Amino acid sequence: MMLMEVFADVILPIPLERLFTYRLPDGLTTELERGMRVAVPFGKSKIYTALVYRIHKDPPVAYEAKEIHEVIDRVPLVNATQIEHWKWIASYYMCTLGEVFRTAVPSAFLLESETLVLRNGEKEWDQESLSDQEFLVLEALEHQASLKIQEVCDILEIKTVLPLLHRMYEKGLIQLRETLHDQYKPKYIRTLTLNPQYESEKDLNALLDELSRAPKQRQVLLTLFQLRAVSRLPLSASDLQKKSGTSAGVIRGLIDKGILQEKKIRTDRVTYEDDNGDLDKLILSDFQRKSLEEITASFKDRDVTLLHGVTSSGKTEVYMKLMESFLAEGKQVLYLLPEIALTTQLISRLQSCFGSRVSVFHSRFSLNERVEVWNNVRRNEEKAQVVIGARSSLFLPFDNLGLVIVDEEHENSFKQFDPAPRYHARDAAIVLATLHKAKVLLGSATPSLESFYNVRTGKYGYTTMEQRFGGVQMPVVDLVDIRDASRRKRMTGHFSEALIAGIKETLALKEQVILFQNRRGYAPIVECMTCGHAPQCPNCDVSLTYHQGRNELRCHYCGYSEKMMVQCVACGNATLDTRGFGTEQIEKELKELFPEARTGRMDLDTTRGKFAYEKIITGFASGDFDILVGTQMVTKGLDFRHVNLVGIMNADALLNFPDFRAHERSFQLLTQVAGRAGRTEKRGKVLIQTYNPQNPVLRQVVKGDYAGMYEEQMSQRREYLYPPVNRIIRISFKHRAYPTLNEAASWFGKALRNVFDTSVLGPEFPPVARIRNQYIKQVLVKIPREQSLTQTKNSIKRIENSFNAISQYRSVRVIYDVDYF
DNA sequence: AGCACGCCGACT
DNA sequence: GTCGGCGTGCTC
Repeated sequence: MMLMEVFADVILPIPLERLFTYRLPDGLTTELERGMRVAVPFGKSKIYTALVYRIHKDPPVAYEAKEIHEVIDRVPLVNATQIEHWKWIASYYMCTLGEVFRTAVPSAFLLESETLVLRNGEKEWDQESLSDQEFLVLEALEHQASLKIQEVCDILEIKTVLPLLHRMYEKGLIQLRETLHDQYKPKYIRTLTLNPQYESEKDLNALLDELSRAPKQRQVLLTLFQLRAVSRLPLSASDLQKKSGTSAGVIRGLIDKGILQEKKIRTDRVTYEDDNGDLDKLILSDFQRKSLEEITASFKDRDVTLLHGVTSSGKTEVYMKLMESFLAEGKQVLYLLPEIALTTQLISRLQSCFGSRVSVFHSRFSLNERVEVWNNVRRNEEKAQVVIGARSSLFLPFDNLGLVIVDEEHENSFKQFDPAPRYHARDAAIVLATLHKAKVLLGSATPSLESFYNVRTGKYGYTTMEQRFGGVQMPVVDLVDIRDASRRKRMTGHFSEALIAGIKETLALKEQVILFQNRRGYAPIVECMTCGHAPQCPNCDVSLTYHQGRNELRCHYCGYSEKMMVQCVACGNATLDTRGFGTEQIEKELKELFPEARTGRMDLDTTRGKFAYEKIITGFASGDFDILVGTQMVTKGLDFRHVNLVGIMNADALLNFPDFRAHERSFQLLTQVAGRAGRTEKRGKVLIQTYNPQNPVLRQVVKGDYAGMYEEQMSQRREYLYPPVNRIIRISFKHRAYPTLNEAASWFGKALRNVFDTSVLGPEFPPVARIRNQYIKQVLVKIPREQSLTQTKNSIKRIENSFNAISQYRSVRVIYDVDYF
């Protein structure tokens, strides 16, 4: 019989359309399956982690397939449903499978090779025949067995060392080796048990007598007995040391004497209380129960249902009851929410219901922690029956998913911006659920037009909760006309009289205030009063934002910063002033207006670091300060019980944002912040400062008129053919050189217009036309509902192929953003 | 994406 | 003269 060679098509984590074919090493054919990782040589020297997609016996015709270097997994890391899901994402969002692979799998699973430089043992060399650089490398290898490429660069103080190393390799001076390093390190704990030979009472007493001259060691043993009486769990060495108040040395002594035995146990970093939770504590109100029944009924003939419940109506309790019924059927549940709303508050609520069945998947988790959650989900373990996490948790290896909850469904942070895949987690979750034959519940107080449209067209089921939980009233929302006030010089800084009075009143009642300003820093523009010059970012087309705290100017796009100047760099006059305002300035004005009040600030600048965000939230919740100033962050589902006043410093900045979703977003943002007010018996108050009190969106916010907002916005979307009426694909072009970008973008625009005619908008510069020294232009393609999305994308890809055939344009980056947000 | 190869300007 | 800039082509 002829020996059949076997091949595997694999997905590489790179932005290339096609799969790559490798030959299986002999005798591996039965052990390799789709979804397993393999290490493969790629290009000249690199070794990559690839994922097996297909195993077959068709030798490639045009080339000789390389051999798989190593099989990494013994069980598939990724299941068939996931691969199906990835294929949908890649095709819908116009990216490659490799790009999906890269974001879907925690990076700890994607080992990459590192080239190590080793000395060539046998080879003798004489200094005369070597260049200085060669000598330096060899000398370094006398002290160190191996060098990394970066280390060689550091030693020689040059950037490109590979050609040199290759020459040295040719001469036989050194060896080069590719090493894969596993980034995941299992965590072990040292546990201690008493040597069984002392277990009998008699021996034990003898032992304690024997130790009478070693009081510390005796103390350790006594502590061990105490702890053993309370819990049967293995006792960790560090616990025993702490509880007995001794040192590591004392315990070492006991181990050396053979009295204690030491064992290493592999453990999870994320620890779980062994607790099944208590769902009985959860009592639904009448209208919560009604909603739950409607959801269950709607799931009979629809896969997706929207729960439209006003802020504080108690959506979470409904989710939890629903989750329980799916868990009871042995199904896994995924609870998706925006990163920022993933707070300890919410996690502990879920844990109190579902106990140790809850796993959390966080971007703030370390590499190792993510690997553990992944493995727990893959093995369908008890502790991963409920997964709560941000958008990327929909890539976990579920195999028995029954329900997906997408909380705060309208949030735009569910859409990934950069890098590809630019997917919308809500929509990708719906597709995932379909693959699992699972149900989806979307929840929001301010649903996206997309979802509400799907309700109206009958695609989604719908249920609503119009009352707040516990009979709490909706806050009173008032508009404060600051156009008039500023004309009559009745403003103190950025505070109207009404807002100042409101804050005073609230503070007097010992209640708390939230002030919302959707801009961080002190002021977005610094301007010279003499010559009008405003400092700009050298890398981006934006003015620098003044940050008073560190007295510097910063670019919010690229992170560039410089010390704040005293004089204008253009004319030399010390007449610098600021325009516009951010959270920092509001906090400063507050301190002047209310010197006795304690203030806090929550924005990107104050929430850096792993626990900073959590610290501000718990601090405010427990009353450590009276007034919280913040950006969007303060709008996300936080439950502060003593907030009675919410102030919006300037609503117009939101409304005037140049985007077709600006009004919808303003309604959502303002309604959400307003919802932070008055979550207990007292009726909360919301003050919205604006130059434009006639604006229909603001009036809709005041009246809580979601339906009105929906109708009005939808009529505009219909008129201008925007989503959800049409689909859109935004194509961005980026290049370092302005003329090249311009030409390339208009070439592409023209080609698109040839095919799609009037449904092409642009190319146009976005509001910030240069970021990190890259010029940007964008084209918008509107796709009518009845037009085939697949065919449209194919035409666009064809145009891109012709585009790439033009050599001047090839270096222009083309970025697709389907359904961009 | 990375990486090599190859061709031009500015410095040890 | 070399280093490093980045344009171009390729990766099973």
